[in-house]
Amino acid sequence: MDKRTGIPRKSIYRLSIYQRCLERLKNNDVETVSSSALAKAAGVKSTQLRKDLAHFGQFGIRGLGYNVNALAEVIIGVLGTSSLQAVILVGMGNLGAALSRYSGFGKEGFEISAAFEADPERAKTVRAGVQVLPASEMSPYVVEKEVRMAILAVPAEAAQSVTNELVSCGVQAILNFSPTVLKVPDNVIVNSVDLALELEHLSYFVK
Amino acid sequence: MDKRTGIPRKSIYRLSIYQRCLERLKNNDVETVSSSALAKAAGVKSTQLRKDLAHFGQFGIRGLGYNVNALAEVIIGVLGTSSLQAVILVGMGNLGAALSRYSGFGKEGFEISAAFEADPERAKTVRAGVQVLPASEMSPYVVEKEVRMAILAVPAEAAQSVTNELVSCGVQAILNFSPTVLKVPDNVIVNSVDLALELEHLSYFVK
DNA sequence: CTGTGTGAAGGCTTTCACAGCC
DNA sequence: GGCTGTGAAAGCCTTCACACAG
Repeated sequence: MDKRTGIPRKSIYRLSIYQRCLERLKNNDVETVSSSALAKAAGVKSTQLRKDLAHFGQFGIRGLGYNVNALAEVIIGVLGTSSLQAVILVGMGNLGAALSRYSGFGKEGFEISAAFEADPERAKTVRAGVQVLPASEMSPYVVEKEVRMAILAVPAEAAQSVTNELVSCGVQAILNFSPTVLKVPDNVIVNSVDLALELEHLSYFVK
Repeated sequence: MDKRTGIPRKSIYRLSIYQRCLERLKNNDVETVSSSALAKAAGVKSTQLRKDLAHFGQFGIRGLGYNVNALAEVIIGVLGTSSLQAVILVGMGNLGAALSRYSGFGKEGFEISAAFEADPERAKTVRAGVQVLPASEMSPYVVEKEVRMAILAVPAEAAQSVTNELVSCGVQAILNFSPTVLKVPDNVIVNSVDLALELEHLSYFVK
């Protein structure tokens, strides 16, 4: 659980899932939803959904369910998705370039404001979805724009040093795609997505 | 934990991390490593590492540590990474195309044997790292080659139907990049990586 | 009667503490 | 002395059971 708030990290994570489901309900003009229906859509048990929400207050009407719009507002508020965060992308290899063009971030209200690439040649030629700046401009950019979130898609060898640089400039959250365990201070949060590891993990379950 | 074996899923997951660290030690010609050193490299506590290993037997030498090569062999055996699994990739949008060219899979001993794309135009023009086949050939391919693992990078709307098709052809493990909760039978395992969700999750922790 | 909110129970995982071996 | 292996304890998270509100 999160030391600062006492709320389990997993709960926070599921809130994002609920939010996405609510968005879909909204689009279908559904006004009310029960915890069991929403839970089913999110792939969890209804009691868990109610417990998750209980951390933040009481939002349902007994015998009826939840107001879709109101609940979505609550979750958006909790997650802080309402206040659009600036995000930068570091590393424009295969994966970085794809992420820069990935529309899924935009759908959830995130926008990558700039990308950085150490290799000048690649920076020029890469098919990017955002402006690509040289690595040397990263620190000034982060400081000036007060960037707090970064997506890291650099090679494993470079990951820790880039991380150190980001942290020293004030970045507080890093989504890491490099196959490395990053060391960061306690006040910085890292979320690692290791694609090869996920695949390896799956192979264990295949007979 | 896994119903079939009684071993926690998280332990299995960490084994992959240990394995990667061991690989690095091997390359540096390190012969022996203590649980605390290895645990530190993997970002976990030493007791946890020992508990994880204890599920499979005793591999250490008291007072000394673990033999790097021997332990790596054990883990490879447990994870089943030794027997190279065929993997297919479905969906060649931004993300799919990047994954097809991603070298990280190869490094860990996986090879994507083919990719499938429903849009014939895109199938022709995409810059892919593997052969791209039309979606109609997916089922026959999976059946013929006895494919057991698939990477799913199709739009959310198509994810469930493609999944159903894969499952009915015998696929047992799916690495899902679509922002959807997939419903599958108990004997099929799904590992979902939702990029936008990961980012959203992070934003909660940014002040 | 339906569906939420919640204390209590249960189940998993992690951590501790230390016995045992090199 | 150093480090592994492991029962016991602690900590988390999930699920149950049911009181309570509409």
